[in-house]
Amino acid sequence: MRQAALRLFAQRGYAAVSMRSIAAEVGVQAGALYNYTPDKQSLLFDLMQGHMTELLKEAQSGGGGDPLKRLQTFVEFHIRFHADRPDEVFIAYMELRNLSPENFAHIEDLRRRYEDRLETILRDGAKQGVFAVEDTKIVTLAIIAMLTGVNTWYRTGGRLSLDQVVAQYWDMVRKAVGAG
Amino acid sequence: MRQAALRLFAQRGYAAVSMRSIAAEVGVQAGALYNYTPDKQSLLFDLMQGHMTELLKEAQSGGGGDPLKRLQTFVEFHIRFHADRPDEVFIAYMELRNLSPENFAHIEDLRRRYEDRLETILRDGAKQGVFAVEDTKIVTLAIIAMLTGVNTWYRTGGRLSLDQVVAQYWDMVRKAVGAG
DNA sequence: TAAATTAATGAACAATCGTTCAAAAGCAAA
DNA sequence: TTTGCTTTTGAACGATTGTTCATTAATTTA
Repeated sequence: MRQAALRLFAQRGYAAVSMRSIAAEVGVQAGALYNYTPDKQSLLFDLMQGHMTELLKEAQSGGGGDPLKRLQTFVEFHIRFHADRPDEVFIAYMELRNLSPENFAHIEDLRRRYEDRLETILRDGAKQGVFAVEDTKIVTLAIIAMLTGVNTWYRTGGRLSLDQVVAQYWDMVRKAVGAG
Repeated sequence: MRQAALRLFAQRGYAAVSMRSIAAEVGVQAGALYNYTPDKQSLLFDLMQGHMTELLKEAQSGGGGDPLKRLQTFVEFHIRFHADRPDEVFIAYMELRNLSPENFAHIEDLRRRYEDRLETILRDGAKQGVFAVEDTKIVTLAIIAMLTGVNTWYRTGGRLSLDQVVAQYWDMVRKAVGAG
């Protein structure tokens, strides 16, 4: 059921998806959904929270090495993680405004914590003189926006393999932070 | 009325905005709106088309000079144009799926033409050996995603002036294309 | 098999949706 | 003031929304 909701939300948008359409996708009547979720809002929130929590958990792993190596690990991880979950990513970016204020604050907190991972790498690298970045906050947001943008065009089986995409983006990021 | 629809669509999303709520914002009854638009869909499409057409028109102007200078002009133009129109930009990126197939195709065509502007600059620069870019298509999309990302956090009166933002992003773009 | 628990149905609810349209109101020209 | 035109109203339409709940069905426990 969460799978069905995920796909429909990503495809048509939260507001445009009815509980009945989710139920139809599952092969069940609308009333039955309420055995598994208290309401539609929780359904959206759970999907987002699950996604962001997994993102944070998986981002934990690649922690070792010098700043340059850590940055490379981050870039590769971000692209691959997001390319693997196009629907979750789409929802996490597009449906924020459909969250209740408390739910929104919680998701935003998770996002900020993820951004902090990258900013820490950049700050460490700047301190060590490996990166030439003036404002780590801006560079953090710029890199994440650039990497997440892959999801708007990348499709499996397209012109480029994911390996090639990763290589190209790493090349750009590396240059952009002045670690040529 | 278009102003009211614009703000509401950006704030709550196309599907979550009723014709009645737009009418209330204008100070009129819902039926009166149909003297100015045939339906809700056209309202969305007109807003998007107007935005994209203006984007293309204004992007026309900064055409002269060598590739590096043209790239700088493009970066500055993109950031300023988008920072000036947060609602339009938001809608143009978020409400594509709420367009009818024909309307969607038309907007996508305009977007592609805008991306072509940047790609032409990059190709020219690569040909002349000024830029070190392997795949101009990817670099185009990466740069645009990065620049458009400014809209997710930039607010007038924030920590940084728009001049500073432009300078920082130009610095990153310049380095990323290998024109250090 | 019988009893108990869990899950799904299908109808019903009040509310809201986009859109239409005859009637009323507003306004300009005569 | 009367005529003609444009704009707005307000009710109505059929459809759809999220959610509830008594009833039925299915499954597990005894």
